[in-house]
Amino acid sequence: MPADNASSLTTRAEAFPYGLRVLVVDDDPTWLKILEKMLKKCSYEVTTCGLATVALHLLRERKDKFDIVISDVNMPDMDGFKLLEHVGLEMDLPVIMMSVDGETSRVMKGVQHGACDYLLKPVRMKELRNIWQHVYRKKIHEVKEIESHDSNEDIQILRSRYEDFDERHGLFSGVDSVRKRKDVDSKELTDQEYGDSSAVKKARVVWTVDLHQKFVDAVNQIGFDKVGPKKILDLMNVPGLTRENVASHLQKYRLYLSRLQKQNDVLTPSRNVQSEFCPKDLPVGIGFQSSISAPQNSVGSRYVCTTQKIQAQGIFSDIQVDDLKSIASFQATDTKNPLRSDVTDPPKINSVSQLGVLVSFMPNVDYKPLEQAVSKQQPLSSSIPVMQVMQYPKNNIENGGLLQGFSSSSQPNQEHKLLDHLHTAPPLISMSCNTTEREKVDISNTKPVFTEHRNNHTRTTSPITCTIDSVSVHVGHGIVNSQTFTAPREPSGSPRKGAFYFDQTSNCGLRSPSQELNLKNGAELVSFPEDLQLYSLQGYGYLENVGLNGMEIFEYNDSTSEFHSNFYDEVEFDIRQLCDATDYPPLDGCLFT
DNA sequence: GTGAGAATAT
DNA sequence: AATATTCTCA
Repeated sequence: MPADNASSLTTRAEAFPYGLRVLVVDDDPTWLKILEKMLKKCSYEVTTCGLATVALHLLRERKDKFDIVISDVNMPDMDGFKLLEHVGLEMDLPVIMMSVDGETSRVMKGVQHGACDYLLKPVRMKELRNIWQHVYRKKIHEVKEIESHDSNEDIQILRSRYEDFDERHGLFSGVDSVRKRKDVDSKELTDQEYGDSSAVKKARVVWTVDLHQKFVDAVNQIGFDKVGPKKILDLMNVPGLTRENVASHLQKYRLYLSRLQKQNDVLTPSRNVQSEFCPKDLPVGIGFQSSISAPQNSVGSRYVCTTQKIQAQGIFSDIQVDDLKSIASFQATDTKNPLRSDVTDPPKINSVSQLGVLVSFMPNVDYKPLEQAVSKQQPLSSSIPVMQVMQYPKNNIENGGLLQGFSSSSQPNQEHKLLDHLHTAPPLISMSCNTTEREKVDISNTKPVFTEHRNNHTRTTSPITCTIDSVSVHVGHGIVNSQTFTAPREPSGSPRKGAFYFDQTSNCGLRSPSQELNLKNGAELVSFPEDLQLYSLQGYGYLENVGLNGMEIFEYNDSTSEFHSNFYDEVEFDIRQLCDATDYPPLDGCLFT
């Protein structure tokens, strides 16, 4: 609707392909110049006149020569209102009055004398830009008059016709109407006649999830390095949307991405030097953070999950290791480079990389005090729920990293549909862990996870192995809202299945072993929910089938821990969408925060 | 009053 | 097209 409105407002050229012919009347030569310049900028044909009498003469001489008259109220030779009357009577041309003072009575007088608008000096460009509508309306009015034989010149009726016209043509949206009122009020010109058209304004574009999705799709399709507002606009193919709209959004989008980049750089500054890192030698922590929508409540409790060895095997697409926000380090065993030819600087995936994972907990996670668990680090007998983490691709031009909308579904046994450009492939991490009996998790339930991208491009993947020695989990205590966490059921009827979307801005960096130890203080055992699906909206990376062996989760309270993440505030859940694999993860609310 | 988001200007 | 600035609204 807003889009349509916007487009309607930019069709002056269609209504007046020849250009509007404007007669400007003002005794002030300076103003004449200024107005002339502004009007010409609007592509109008401008005639200036310093005297009202002369203007009247001009008009009488050739009344077909002008479409509209703009006149100052205060003219030395003739009262502006008098001129207004004459013009209205003799030529029936729309007249816009203007003056430096906006005294209500004066404005009223102008309107009563037939002025179609009343502008205050200094006149703004945008006010002039839309004066053509007066002419347009007038024409419509005339047509109506002929049809209805209504010769009543009462301005109220005139106005109602304008409105009628506006409604039918969608020139003014509700928003504009409201704004119009507001403006009038603010100027103490409560008379509704005033500002009838001066408030015409471009409707603001609201970037809804859908719209943004289109935007992202377009960006991905074009390629992040080659993207431009115009191309995006073309691809989006949204009526009414302008290049400027897209440019503005793109600007914001880029800002957002760069902000994330910075955050990551700060949080994981050393990740670039991890290439020599050997997983076995260096215990890594995977930080999990409950990203509930009630961050304020989630003070404190943390759960650390320690595991002797977490084996992560998966498919690693052309992930820029550096881009992963992460917390876990893993080693890629296969370094096949499936990248597109346009990739100039293939990521070194073969080296050890970090993988950031932020996990939201399931609702029904049972947090039981489990002091004994602290000392016990027994291998878990069951396998774990599958977790998927989808990350929102970050801005990474060098890698040809494309931003891509994505949809993901964990549908076991489904044919593996590979993602298109590797770079753009939504990173997906599925983890399967063994849990203790205590956790009562059905291990045998581990399922392969598949990601399906909307695009049908093929994607090459490289298996990765990752060894994780410990996993830490941060869980907001007591804020776990069962409702929020209620997992949607898969159409297939599979048991609990939860999915979370969030915008990861992680900052869980690699921790030293010692740090890790600090986290293992007090504790409660946490069980992982089954089939936990997680969607993160950021970063590249595709890791699949991460197996966690012998994992135990402990709770610890350490307010000084470095696990704080603003992630907290950015999470957004939308269970409804989880039920439909074809839906996109909700992006609004976590887009540019 | 302030900040985010969008429009507009450069 | 990119970036800076301004505007608008919650």
